[in-house]
Amino acid sequence: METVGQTIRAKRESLGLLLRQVASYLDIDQAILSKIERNERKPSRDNIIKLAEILQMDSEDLLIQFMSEKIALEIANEHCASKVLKAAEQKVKYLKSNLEKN
Amino acid sequence: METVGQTIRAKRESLGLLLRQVASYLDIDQAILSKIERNERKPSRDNIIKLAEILQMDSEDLLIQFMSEKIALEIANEHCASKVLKAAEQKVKYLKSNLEKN
DNA sequence: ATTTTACTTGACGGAATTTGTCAAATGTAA
DNA sequence: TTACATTTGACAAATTCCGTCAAGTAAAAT
Repeated sequence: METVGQTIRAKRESLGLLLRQVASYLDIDQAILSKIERNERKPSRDNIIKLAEILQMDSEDLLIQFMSEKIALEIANEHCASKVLKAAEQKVKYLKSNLEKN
Repeated sequence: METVGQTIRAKRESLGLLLRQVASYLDIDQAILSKIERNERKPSRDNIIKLAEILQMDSEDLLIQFMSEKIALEIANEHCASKVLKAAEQKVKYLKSNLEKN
């Protein structure tokens, strides 16, 4: 299973883009992008959006990959991880149904 | 749907315990416990464990409630929240199957 | 062989967030 | 009023996050 970093690097290389080029588009130092691609730093939401643009990817897909990875790493070491996710699903439903009302 | 804070407060009051008493058991200032119960501060993992002890609750249940609440609040405002949770489930499975191997 | 190019690494500093302490303010019941 | 429980906000210390920069590595080009 590919990490967000791996996905980004693969796409960037397949397009023949340099770290420097992509980084300047994101308006960050290439060192940071290098670290993002190797999962040493986490991209900001804005980074993800811009990355999707320049790498010609669907930004929602990339966001989903990014957020789900974050959550998975947070709880993977819990033996009750899947219970947590199921409970989270219920809560999300509940929260959303409330947002509609207000 | 009850928040962790509400659950804690309800249980504490039903046992007739004071903030001061529970807080000292957790080894934190009562002001912090007050805030935890009103969802102004987040309990640490250790807080949760000790709370379950003194409030005679199942610590796993409380941890699940705590973690799922945290995740739900993180993503509830995303329209793709449920996709994120589904993807997270896959990743957790993948990560766990790798932990077994090593 | 040395120069150029792409990328990596780690030290550093500032901003923002977190975590806890404390005392004053508020509320409430005796 | 007094006493007691809780709340609130100011504050400081500790930690985390975010980015810059320059030196280091590695590989290709000249």
